Order: sequence, then structure tokens, then C-alpha cells
Amino acid sequence: MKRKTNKLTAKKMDKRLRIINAAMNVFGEKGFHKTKIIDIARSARVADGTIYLYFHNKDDLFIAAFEELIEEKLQNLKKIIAAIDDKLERLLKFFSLHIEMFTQNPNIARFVTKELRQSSEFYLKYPTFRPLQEYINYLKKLCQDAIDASLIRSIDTEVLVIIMIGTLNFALFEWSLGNSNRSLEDIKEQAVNIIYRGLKKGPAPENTEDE
Amino acid sequence: MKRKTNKLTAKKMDKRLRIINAAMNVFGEKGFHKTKIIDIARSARVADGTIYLYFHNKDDLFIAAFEELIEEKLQNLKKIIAAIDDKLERLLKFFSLHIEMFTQNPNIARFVTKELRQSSEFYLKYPTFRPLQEYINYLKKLCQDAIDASLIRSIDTEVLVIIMIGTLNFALFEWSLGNSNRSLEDIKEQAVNIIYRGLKKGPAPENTEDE
Amino acid sequence: MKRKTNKLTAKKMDKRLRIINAAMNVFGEKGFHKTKIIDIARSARVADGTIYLYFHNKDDLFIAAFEELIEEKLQNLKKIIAAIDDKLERLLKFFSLHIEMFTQNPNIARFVTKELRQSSEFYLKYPTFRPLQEYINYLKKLCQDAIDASLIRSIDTEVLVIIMIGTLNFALFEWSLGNSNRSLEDIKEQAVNIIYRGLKKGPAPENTEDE
Amino acid sequence: MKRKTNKLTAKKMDKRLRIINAAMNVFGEKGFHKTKIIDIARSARVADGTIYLYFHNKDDLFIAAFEELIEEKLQNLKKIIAAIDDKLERLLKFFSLHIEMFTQNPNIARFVTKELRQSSEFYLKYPTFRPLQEYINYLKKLCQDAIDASLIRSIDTEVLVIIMIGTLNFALFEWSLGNSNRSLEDIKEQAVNIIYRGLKKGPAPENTEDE
DNA sequence: GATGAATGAGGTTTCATTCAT
DNA sequence: CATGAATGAAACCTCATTCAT
Repeated sequence: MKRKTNKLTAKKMDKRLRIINAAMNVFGEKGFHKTKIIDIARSARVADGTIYLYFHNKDDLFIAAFEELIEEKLQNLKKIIAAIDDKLERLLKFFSLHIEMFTQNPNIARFVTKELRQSSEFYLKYPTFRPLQEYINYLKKLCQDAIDASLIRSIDTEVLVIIMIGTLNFALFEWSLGNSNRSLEDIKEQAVNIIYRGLKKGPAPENTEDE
Repeated sequence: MKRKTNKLTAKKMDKRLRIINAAMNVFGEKGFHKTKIIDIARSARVADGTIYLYFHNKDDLFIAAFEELIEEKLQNLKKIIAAIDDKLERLLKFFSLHIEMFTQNPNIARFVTKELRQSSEFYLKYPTFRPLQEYINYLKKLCQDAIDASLIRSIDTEVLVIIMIGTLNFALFEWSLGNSNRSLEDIKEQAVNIIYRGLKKGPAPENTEDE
Repeated sequence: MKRKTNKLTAKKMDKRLRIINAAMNVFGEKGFHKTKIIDIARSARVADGTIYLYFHNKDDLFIAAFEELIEEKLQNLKKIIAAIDDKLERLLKFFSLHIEMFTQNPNIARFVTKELRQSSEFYLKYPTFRPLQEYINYLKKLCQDAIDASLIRSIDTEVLVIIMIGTLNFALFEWSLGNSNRSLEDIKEQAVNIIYRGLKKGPAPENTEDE
Repeated sequence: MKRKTNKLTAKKMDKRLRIINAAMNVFGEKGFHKTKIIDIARSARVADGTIYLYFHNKDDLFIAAFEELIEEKLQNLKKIIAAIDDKLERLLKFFSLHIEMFTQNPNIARFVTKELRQSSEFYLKYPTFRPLQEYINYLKKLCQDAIDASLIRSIDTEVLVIIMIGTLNFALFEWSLGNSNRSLEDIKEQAVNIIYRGLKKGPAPENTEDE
């Protein structure tokens, strides 16, 4: 039954996906405002009018592209992480996967790092637009699990999320602009090392000792 | 009265500064593309044509505003930090000052966090536009100094910069959107704690030991 | 049941008529330019492409709808009036019938009063589009008959047509917009009275006499 | 004083008027929807953007043009008619002047006859748009005055207005399309004759008597 | 015949920039 | 120096029309 209904829908889906993918690329490359609908249309090999058969307007397309990207990535992430038992490893894996996922191409990285900010104007226009919320919530839960399992110190998960997402975000952004002369892999390894040390249990560092 | 206080050069400086300040505010509030030149002109109480006597175009004004903001903040920072002897305290102070400085009003915070990304399009048009470079370099130096003084571990300063700037940036961004229910002060304290622990000298954490 | 009643030709006729009727209504309601082909298609419960099987284009549909409406109404009119002997009564009946016919619903009234003008652009594109010509000619003939029968004064029938059609048209237009607080019936009665007095035989009015 | 303030304004007014006049002509020629802003701009010898310095949008321009035309004509009318004592002559003069005024060129005639209808869509969007209301009210008053002076029968002025405006409107419309082979002057004379006879005091015509 | 997904030309409107005053 | 009226390029979106199924 599913196969039947999808026969006709296949092409439609195909076209919708082509538009979404084109949108992510072009938005990521040029930014929301410099992206013209016709750029996306050409990239998706459809007429510009066609885009309006699938999306109400440019804003709608942007939001859909963003949400579907995040949604898809989050599903990926969850599936892989669910297979890991250790709560701490899960957290580390999150770091690695995040970077892996968003570096398929620099446009995607730019899309999630740059446009995430750009799109703050959407927060006003579309108050329900919280594309990262679910993502962040998931990360919070991973942190809380690690804390509950006594694998890391009991710290404010909101702060931890800011450190982790902020670091990942900026690292990807710099990478997408070609600004860094370290490999992302290197950067990740070291960042994980530093942050993990900052989280592990044990006595707080004492300045007096050092002096 | 007005005529008296406004000496010729003062008047000119005054006008340029008024435009820059207006630009920072309006760009921060509305974002680059939604900001109209006439908005800035009105906010600075000049005619729109006048802006073109001081800046070549909208891009130029944006860049000038950004650079002058960063430049001014960096001078501030350096002056205050120069008065501190301890290399580690300097690093901590940097964190605090950064947040203090860019939270004078949310528009300024948005300007530096959101528009920094937005402006990646300027990297293409104006390859020399690296507004944060000096700022980042200074932070790198502070890190290196702390390492050289054996106050923190010998880590890659580039990575450290990414963690610190990324964290600060994201914390400010979330704050400017009113998304966080923690105070910035709280977040800063805890972030510093975590990152500092991650940096302090001593043996690496061992998972097996902890369990 | 539906399949049975819809014989092949009947079905076709049915569809064409359904489109024409839908067109009259939607054109009347929204005006030519605000009417979208898909509006008519939906109203006629056909696909939009289907309309192009029966009409060359939107203009063609508009003209066809208009002409068929007028044609149908004129046939009605002629049939009823043919049954009347008195040439004067025929003229009066024309007045009444015209109003009756075009007030079946306000959309139809708007269609014939408003779009008649709107469509003056068709006069350029389709010089043969003279939808009211036959109608007007018939009225002229009725007038001429009344004159020949010495029932009214011998006046220029063209002028009379302008008075009658102009009056009817404007009365219907105002009614269709809901602008008048008199009933159409009232207006008609009084208008007929005035115009008929203006037509009847006898000495011209003399101002001096009346005073 | 007035002269001074008008010095600068002169050019502005000139441009505004040029746009209004161009608008009346082009709207009259092509109709509202087929008229493109750039058509009006070219006709007024300004850039298309300039039009938006004087009018909010196309609708606004249309309404302004219509209202200013009617307003101007009505002032004319009132001034001339005020100089006439006889209440009946006033009514007759109204008829003549109306035709004279709106036949300066066919575009103007089309503008007032065709677009008056077209613009019924404006009644919905702009409920206060009643361009002819004042005009009609003035005609009603003229009628009432003639009735009060016992110069014509006591008839419903609303009906009379419908006859008069409807007739004038249709006559002008047909003339503007070049459809009539009578001169407007001829038509007017005869129409006035018929309508006046219909209005004069005296016994109603009796059909039976005539036969 | 019937469908409706796809097309793409076209128009209103905005706004950065210029330049006469 | 300062002004702000004028310019005109550019882009989102609509919708009549086509054509593969």
C-alpha cells in the first residue's frame, strides 16, 4: 500500500527534497537575503514558480529547510547514540557526530552556524521557530544522564550546553570560512579534552597552589 | 548655544560618531538587511545623503561601525588588563570584561554576535574584513602568556580561543534574544569554572579511576 | 445515478454550461482581473486545465459568458414581448423585464453593469465584441414600432436607447452595490413614469404656461 | 507669503499634478489593471519610483486621481451654476456642463464612465471611497430646488438622479468608444427635451386617450 | 476527454545612491 | 558641508497557460 501511494508522490517528494537541498546550499552560501528565489530554483532545476507550489514564500522555505535539516540530523544522532551504553561516551560521541554531520560540505556548516543567527529575525516573525530547541534539549538530557550516573560533576546543564554548542558552532563557522589552520578533527580532540577535564569529578583547582 | 559648542572639527567628529553609534544600534536591532540607510540617518539626526559624505556605502558603514566598536572595546580591555599582573587573572578578567562590555544594551550584543555571522558575506567582498582578528590575537597572547608562566597546561591557543569566543558569543547571543533563564553573571561564573578546570595543570582525568 | 443522467453529449454540454455559469458568477463577484481561472474551475467543479478544452483563454471565456448571457436574456425577452400586442406596452414591458432578468442575483447585475465597462478594453482587442448591439437594436426596433404606431412622439431612437439603457444600467449598478435605499421596483415605476411622460404625444411643455 | 512658500512647492506640485494628469489619461485609456505604473511614470516623465514619493501605491494614485478630477469638476460646476438664477435653467445647465467638462478628451470620459464601475472593487477595500457622492448630492439639491420652486413635478430626486446620471454616463461612454453616430450635442439636446417633458407639471399622460 | 503539476513572464514596490540646490 | 528629491535596478510572487499522464 505504501509503495503504491508513494509511486506518484515519489516525484513530488523528489522535487520537494531537491528544493530543500538546493535551499540549504544556496542559503548557506549566500545568506538569506542575498539568496534569490531564482538561485534556489536554478540549483534545484525547477522554475521559480514551482517553489511556490511547495512553500508559501521565501521565509517558509527557509524555515522548512532549517527544520528539516536539524530534524534529520537529530534523528541520525539519536539513532547512533542510542547504541552506546556509557553515558560519558555518549556525550563525547555527540561532539564528534555534530561536527561530522555538519561538515558534509561547508555550505551546510555555514547554513547552521551563520543562518542560525541571521534567522533571529524569524524569532520575531515566527515565535514558534525554535529550530535548535529539540536539539539543545537532547544535549541537555545527555548531560543530565552523565551527571546522574556520576560520570561528571554536577553542573548546570544549561551552562554546559552553552559551552558545547557555542564551541561547536564557532569551530564550524571558522572552518566553513577557511579561517583555521588546524584540522577540525584536531580542534575537536583538544576541545573535548579541555572541556572534559573541566567536567570530571575531583577537587577544584586551587590558584594558591599554583602560585 | 548649539553653534558655540559645535566647533568645526568637533562638529564633524560629532556627526561621524553620531552616525556610527546610530548604525551600531540600528544594525543590532534590525539586522543588516532590514536596516535602511534612512533609519540610521534619522537615528543620527542627519539627512540620508549626509551619510555618504562620511562613508562610501552601506557596507562601508557597517564595516566601519563594526571595526570601531571592536577597536574601542579592545582598547578598553587592554588598558584594564594591563593593570593586572597575574597572567591567569588576566585571562579570567578578559572573560568578565567581554561580557560586561557587550551587554551595555542588547542591540550591541546582537550586533556583535548576530551580525558577525551575517557579515560572512563581507569576507567574500572584502577579504580583508577580519574584524575580530586583532581581538582574537590578543586573547591568544593572553593564553600564551599564561602557558609560558606555567599557570595553565600547554594547550593549543587556537583551540582555547575557539572555546572561549564561541562560548562567550553564544551566551551573549542567547541573552540578547532573551532565551536564557540564567543570569549572564551566573553563566559566566560557571563557564569560567568549567573551562578553568579544563586548563589547569595536573594529571589528565582517568575514566576508570573515577568509577 | 450521476453516471446515468450524464450521457456523453449531455455531459459535455453540462460541463460547458457549468463553466459559463460559474464564470458569470465569479466574474460578477470579483471582476475580470481579480477572477482567477482556478476560481471558476473550482466553482464549476472541473480542473483548471479543463476550461481550456472549451475556451481558448480567459478573454474568450469572458466574452462567451457575456454573449451567452445576453443572448439568452434577449431570447427570453423577445418571447415574452412577442405575446404582447400593444407597441407601447411592449416598451414598458421591456423595462420591467430587463430589471427582473438581471436581478436574479447581484453578481449577474454586476456582471452586466460593471464588466460591460471594464470590458471596453476588449473593444480594442476584439473589435467585433459588441455584446449589447443586438440587444440595443431590438430596443430601437421596439421604439420605432411605437413611433410608427403613433403611440409616442417621433424622437431619435438612438437617444431614447441611451436614456433607457443608461437609466436601467445605473439603477442596477447602484442596486448591486447596495447603494440605494429605494426598491428597484419603486425606482423603475417612477423612472418609467417620467420617461413615458417625456415621450408621449402632445404639445411641448412651455415654461411660461406652467407658471 | 503664499507666493514665497509656493516657490519651492511649485515644482513639487507640478510633479504631483503631472502624475495625476498622466494617471487620469493612462487609466482612462487602458483601464486600471492594464495600466502599469511605468506607463504613468513615462507619461508624466518621472521615474517609476518617484510616483511612490507622492502616493502610497497604485490604488492610492487611482483614488487620488479620481477624487481630484471630480472635485475640480464639481467646483467648476458650482461656480458657473451659482451665477444662474432660474432653478430650472440650473438643472439644464448641469446637463450641458457635465458633458462639456468630461469631453475634453475621450480618455477623461472613459476614466469617469468606465473606471467608475471598475472601481467598485475599491468600495470594498476603501469603504470611504465614494467619489461621486458629493456630485450626486449636488445634483439632488438642484432637483429639489426646482421642485420647491414648483418648476417641475414633485418627483423622487433619487430616481431623477439615476435617470440623469445614468443617461449622461452612458452617453459619454458610448461617445468615448466612438460608438455613436450622433453628436453628443445632439444627443444632449434631445435627451434634455425628453426628460424635461417628463418632469414638467401638468396632467399625467393617459394611454387610453392617445388611442 | 480530463487532470493538475509545472512553467516563466511580468508588475508593484523598495531602497541604496546620486546630485542639484 | 548638508540636504532630500529623484532615480531605477532588482526581486518576490502571481497566475494564465501548457502538456505529460
